[in-house]
Amino acid sequence: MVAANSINTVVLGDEDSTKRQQILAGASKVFMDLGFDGASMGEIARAAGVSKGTLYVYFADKNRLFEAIVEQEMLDQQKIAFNFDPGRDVPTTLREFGQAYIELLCRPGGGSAIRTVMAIAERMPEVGRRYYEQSLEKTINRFAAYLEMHVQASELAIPDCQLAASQFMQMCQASLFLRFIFQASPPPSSARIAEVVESATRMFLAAYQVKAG
Amino acid sequence: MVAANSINTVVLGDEDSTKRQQILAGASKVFMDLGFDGASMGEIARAAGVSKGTLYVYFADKNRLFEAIVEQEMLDQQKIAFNFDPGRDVPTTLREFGQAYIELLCRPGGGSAIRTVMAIAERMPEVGRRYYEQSLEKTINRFAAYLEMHVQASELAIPDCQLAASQFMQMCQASLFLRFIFQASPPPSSARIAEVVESATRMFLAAYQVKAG
Amino acid sequence: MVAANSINTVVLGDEDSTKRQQILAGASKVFMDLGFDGASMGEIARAAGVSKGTLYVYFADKNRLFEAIVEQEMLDQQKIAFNFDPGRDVPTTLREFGQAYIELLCRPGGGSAIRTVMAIAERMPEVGRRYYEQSLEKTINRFAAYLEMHVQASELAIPDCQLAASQFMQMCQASLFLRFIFQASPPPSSARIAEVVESATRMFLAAYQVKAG
Amino acid sequence: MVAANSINTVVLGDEDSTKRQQILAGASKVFMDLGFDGASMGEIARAAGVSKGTLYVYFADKNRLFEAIVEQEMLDQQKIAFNFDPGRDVPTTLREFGQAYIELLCRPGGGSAIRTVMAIAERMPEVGRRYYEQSLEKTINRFAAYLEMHVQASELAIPDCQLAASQFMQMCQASLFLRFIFQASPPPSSARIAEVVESATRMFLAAYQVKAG
DNA sequence: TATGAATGAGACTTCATTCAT
DNA sequence: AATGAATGAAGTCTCATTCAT
Repeated sequence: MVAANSINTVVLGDEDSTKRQQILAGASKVFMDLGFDGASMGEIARAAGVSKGTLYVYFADKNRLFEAIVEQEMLDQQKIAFNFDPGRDVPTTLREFGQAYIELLCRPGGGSAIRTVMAIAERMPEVGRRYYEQSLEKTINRFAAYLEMHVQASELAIPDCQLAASQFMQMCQASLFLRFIFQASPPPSSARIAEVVESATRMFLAAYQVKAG
Repeated sequence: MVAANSINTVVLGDEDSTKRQQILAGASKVFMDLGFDGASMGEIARAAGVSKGTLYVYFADKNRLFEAIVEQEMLDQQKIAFNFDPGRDVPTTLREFGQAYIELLCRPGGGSAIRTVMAIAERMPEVGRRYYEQSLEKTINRFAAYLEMHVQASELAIPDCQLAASQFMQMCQASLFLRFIFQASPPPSSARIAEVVESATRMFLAAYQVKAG
Repeated sequence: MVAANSINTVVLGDEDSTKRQQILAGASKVFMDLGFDGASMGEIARAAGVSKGTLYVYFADKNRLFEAIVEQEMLDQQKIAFNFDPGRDVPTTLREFGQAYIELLCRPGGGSAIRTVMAIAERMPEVGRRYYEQSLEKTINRFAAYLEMHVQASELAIPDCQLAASQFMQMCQASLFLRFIFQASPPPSSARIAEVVESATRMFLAAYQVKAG
Repeated sequence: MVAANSINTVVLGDEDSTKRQQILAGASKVFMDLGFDGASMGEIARAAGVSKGTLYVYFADKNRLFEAIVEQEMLDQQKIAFNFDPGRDVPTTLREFGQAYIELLCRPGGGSAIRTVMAIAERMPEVGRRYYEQSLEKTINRFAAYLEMHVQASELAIPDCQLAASQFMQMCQASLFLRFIFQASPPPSSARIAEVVESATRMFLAAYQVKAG
């Protein structure tokens, strides 16, 4: 628990120093598990394997540390590239995106960031807003852009692609995500997710697909 | 300055004494506004107009008080009777239910219970589970029952009414509820809600309505 | 250490409750001995024989507690009535007042309030100002009023009684108070004080007394 | 970003190295502005333009650094040579010394050393004692020596020159220094100082000047 | 010598809970 | 039943000091 540092070949002044990363990792776990208020700086220090004082070397206070966690969470989520290759056919894209999206959301810990940020959004509106815009909305936008292309190609007839994107994503969650996040069910199986996504896909196509011929 | 209460010869001992109701009312406001951790027993006592000590006469500790609040919140929400009169035609029912449901969710303070319970669900799984089952799921079930009747009447063709109910409710939230609860937008206007609900209604009917003829 | 309270026949809501007095007494000692920053709330609690939490029941924070101490110190000092009976002859009044004043200032702990308040005056200017005006200046004013009467009676010729009062009080300190407060000497003996006061008195009379005849 | 110092081949080891002076300068400002407890080693390091670690290369701990500051302050004050040229006539010398002395004491920051040392004198009696003896007392002694000469010359009749010197210096402060240091007034104007010094001078001469003829 | 990352003790403060009345 | 005074554990944050480089 101490040895880890001996390799520490000092890259000081580094924006993403080892210690900083270490702290972010530990803090992320604790914040996501216990929420902003439930997480104590002592607990975070222990989880990160550093002293309490060290936390304050890297982050001005608990709020700032939390904001950094959320920021990092957003970056991590933006790295998750769903396959919106314009060349793929729409049904396949919907099915695969839907599946991947819900698997992500309902994996253990998958809803933690959403839950944690949502919980604090009333007291820290900026954090809530940024998180929504950078995380959830970005995905909606990418998906909407994909749909737009297929509207241009006359394969889909969608009056409002943003809304349609959001509708699909919401439908995919039906009966799964809320149950999961409220701890009313264990994470759903991939098979169950596939069923729900399949249903959503059909509804989406029934509503928006241009009839052939 | 002390005597005021000595006359207080109200009949006590009944389950839902005045004091108990008073406490629940005050605590509800404070818990919903500040979250479980953000709410202090002192603040609650002040909001309820009783002394801190009195809180402990009626509730063993903060957790129990919170559980009672959530329980009451569930009862309150169950009293909200959406109009699922089996005789009404489906499109109208969908539109009116969708509108009422989202208005409720997105009114100021409307997401507070959901937010607050969701936030604590990881630490208090039982509370989360019960809240989901008694609140959200009950609405889904009532709505599903309505749909089921119209399936029986061969107006709708729905393989899984629970799922369909959930799908509709999720779609109605599209682009509205998450933006609202993450403080990314002010509460949506009734007109905007109507548009989104209308779109959801059409998708629902396109997918599940038995074609006439 | 606990028994003291059993007699405590509850005088609640009392501005000057026993506990409050107890705290002020303990805090006064600690603040005066160690200064504002040197005094810790823990130490104060111990000195007062109450828990740390109790301090915050009576005083919002450390600053407010300190201000209350200073306020009380001012009240205590205002109770010290030097004998400015207008009927007494001037030389006697000067000698007795000078002696009493310096004895007070140079008794063990006599300079503590002055030292402590002076030390914090840059960071808490209001406290410094009030202390000066309510403590030191009040004495100057009373003394000046006495002098003014004897000016009216043509016994003294003083162009500025305020200044004259201050001059006398300053002179009485000569070689005594600064040495004492800087810990350069033990408290001066009454005999030594008498000498210095005698000298100050003569200078004062030499300058301001109306020559007989 | 690290290399900058490696060229630094300045000759080290001399008692008053550049760095040491640099530290003393920075520390002096911070200690005088914030007091012993209010000053933090970090702030001092920043003010001195060195790292926190370096402070400990030159000074064993915060106390020792503070003592060094006070020591230096004393040296600086001893350099302030008031004009006690034995040849100058007494009234002029009194007026000019008095004016210069009070201007010094009441200039912005002028009371800082006195205030800071006085504040800590109870906890660090040695520091207080040394400061008094080396700073204030030295000035008294020089002034007393001047007076002594004029006693020898039969221009003044003073039984105790030390006391007389102190009396004059105290009188010059009358109504000015305490008001200033307790933040009860802004620094007095030169004109006001001149008035008070003039009054002190007259009293001094009235008491101690040998009557001509 | 000089650095600055790291520490841990301790400061102020809050708050859930208890208890005598 | 109701109070509110009192508590002490625990939380956030600061800071003098150390140490590897």
